[in-house]
Amino acid sequence: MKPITLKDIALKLNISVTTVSKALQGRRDVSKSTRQSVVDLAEEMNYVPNSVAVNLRTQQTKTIGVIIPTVVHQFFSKVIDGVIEEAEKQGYLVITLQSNENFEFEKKQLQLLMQKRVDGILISLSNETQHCNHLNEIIKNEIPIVLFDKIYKLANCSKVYIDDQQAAYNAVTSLIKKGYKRIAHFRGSLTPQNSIDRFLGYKRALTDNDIEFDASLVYLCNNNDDFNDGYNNANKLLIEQNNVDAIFAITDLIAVGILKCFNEKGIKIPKDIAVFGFSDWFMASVVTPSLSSVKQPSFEMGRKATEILIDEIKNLNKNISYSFQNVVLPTTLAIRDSI
Amino acid sequence: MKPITLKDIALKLNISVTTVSKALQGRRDVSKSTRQSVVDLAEEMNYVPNSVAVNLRTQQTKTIGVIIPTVVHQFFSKVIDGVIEEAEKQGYLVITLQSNENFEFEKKQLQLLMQKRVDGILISLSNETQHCNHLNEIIKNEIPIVLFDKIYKLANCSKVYIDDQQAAYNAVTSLIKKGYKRIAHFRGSLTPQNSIDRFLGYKRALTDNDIEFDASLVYLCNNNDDFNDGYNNANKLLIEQNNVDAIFAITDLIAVGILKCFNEKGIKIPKDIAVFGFSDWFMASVVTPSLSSVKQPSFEMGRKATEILIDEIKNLNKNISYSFQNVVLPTTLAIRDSI
DNA sequence: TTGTATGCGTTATCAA
DNA sequence: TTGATAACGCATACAA
Repeated sequence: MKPITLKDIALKLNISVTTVSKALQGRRDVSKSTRQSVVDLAEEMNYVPNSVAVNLRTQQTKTIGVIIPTVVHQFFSKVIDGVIEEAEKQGYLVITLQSNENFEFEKKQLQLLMQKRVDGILISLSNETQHCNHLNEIIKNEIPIVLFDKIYKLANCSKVYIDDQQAAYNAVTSLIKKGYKRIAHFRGSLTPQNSIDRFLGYKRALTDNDIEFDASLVYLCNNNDDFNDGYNNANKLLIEQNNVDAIFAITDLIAVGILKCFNEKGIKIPKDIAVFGFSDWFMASVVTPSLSSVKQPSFEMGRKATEILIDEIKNLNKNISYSFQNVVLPTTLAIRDSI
Repeated sequence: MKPITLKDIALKLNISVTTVSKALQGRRDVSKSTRQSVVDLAEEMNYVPNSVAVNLRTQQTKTIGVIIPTVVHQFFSKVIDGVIEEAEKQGYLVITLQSNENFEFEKKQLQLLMQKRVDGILISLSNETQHCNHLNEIIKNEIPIVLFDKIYKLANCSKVYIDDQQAAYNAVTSLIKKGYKRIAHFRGSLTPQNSIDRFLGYKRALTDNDIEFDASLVYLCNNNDDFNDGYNNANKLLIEQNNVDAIFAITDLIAVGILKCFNEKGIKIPKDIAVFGFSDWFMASVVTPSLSSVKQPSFEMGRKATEILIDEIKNLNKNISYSFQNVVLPTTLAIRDSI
């Protein structure tokens, strides 16, 4: 059964398509009686407006695109939740794409979204991404774009993120205040901004507390497999170091990998070595011992980024100029048994 | 800057839009030289085809919609992963919507997808859903639809799911084989098919092994808050029962809630009481003790459902008739320290 | 209050 | 090999 169109309704009622269109839009330059009969017939015939036609005509799709590294990730799925909820509230649909932490993929996905003529784009950059030429392409085409989480600071658009450096600083400081002195850091890849910032926060917390930074205490986790990276590096650390009393891990998954290693080896947490995570996934509260972690507002990040994006879309449509926003969301510490 | 159109290219080259269109489609009823110049200019002008116009003209959107209860859920995010991957491979985009376990919402989301003229729909039913009139509406409009995971058996469409009853049977049987005799069941809501099936599997495993079914050992978890449902019911069970030696929980989250309760109360797992979960979330392998669970193929479920859906879309386009598929995916048991 | 004409950007038919 | 024309379904400026 082919979908009913305005034409079908017009034909049956012996009026013009225009009038049907107007009636359905509830405008009052159409008599109450015809409006009613149109609405009734549309209902009866199960008329469903064709968004594609509307989109072509109105030049907007009421759809936004989101690109994230991966959906199977508690942080990002919560972000998506926030995005979908806010988008829906404002009548927008959401197309989700993954970059798989791959720059070429990320570029391709942006291209797809442009073709699809989405009204705006949300993106959290892949770890590989080291410039924003591909974003500039979008910006040049006047498609609003908002960066979140993994941002590129120089990009010429709005951004929603957390103060990674400060969050890491707070976490490490809390370790120091508890008396830990020789604190290792399990860091992420070298290029992503938040990996760098968390490392810098770690370093600054040390120096601010007169603890000398020791590069040999920094372990690199960059295999896109946090849990095993944490597990393996924990093993390595046990061999290489003998007086580390705490570890600040850049993600909860890495921290949980560390926990597993230590639990297996009979290392007592936090007595022998304390562990601090980052992101506060649900898991953190149910592992043994429960994991201290930095709480970051994932749902709110998605929601806020979407709100800003849709604002920009609306401004653009109304030809109102706007300036880009830099929203820094607050983080807190969830202190649990692992420290 | 407004997007470049075929017309812009045609104008510059002083040829017709038709020819430009043909050239870009790589057809050979256009001379090699003009084809080349068109392609070159398109490249130079950064031409991006307008999908909306293409969609209107070709009457297909190359987009599919997915409706799931919630995205913040490891099982569903893995399903989505499978969906996106398969869809992408076949050149389709994915719009994700959530029903929030609410029937009215589910209906509304279906309506939205119809408006959007998606080529097909994937859906995992909400717990509230108890009939498929809303699905029939879609089917009547000849939009292919594939049910997965939370299916409605009588629906007239393809389905991809697991044999919940058998999976539960296997899990409970493995408990019995280990010597557990008084096995409680933490079940889900009363209406969803997989909640019913898992319960039936539990029951059948008991009777097949000459263990009398005791309704007082069945605890209901239906507050859409599995972790706390598990935690609270575990507390309740400790008060009400004194010789239960194992619990089969309908989800890992419920099982982890049980673990937390028992760990707090000093109940030894599995010595005092064994616990078996369902779904095998990542979490299961890192909690203490590690949780035995039923592994179900989430990614593959999404991938397979998408494959079937797109097949049906293609058949429909070619006017080839097809019959609905019932794909039952295999499950296995992940046996760990909790039993 | 109603309807005619036009166009959104593309593809497809068919004649030149 | 090329292009004029129509059509996809809808919304809007404007005329009646």
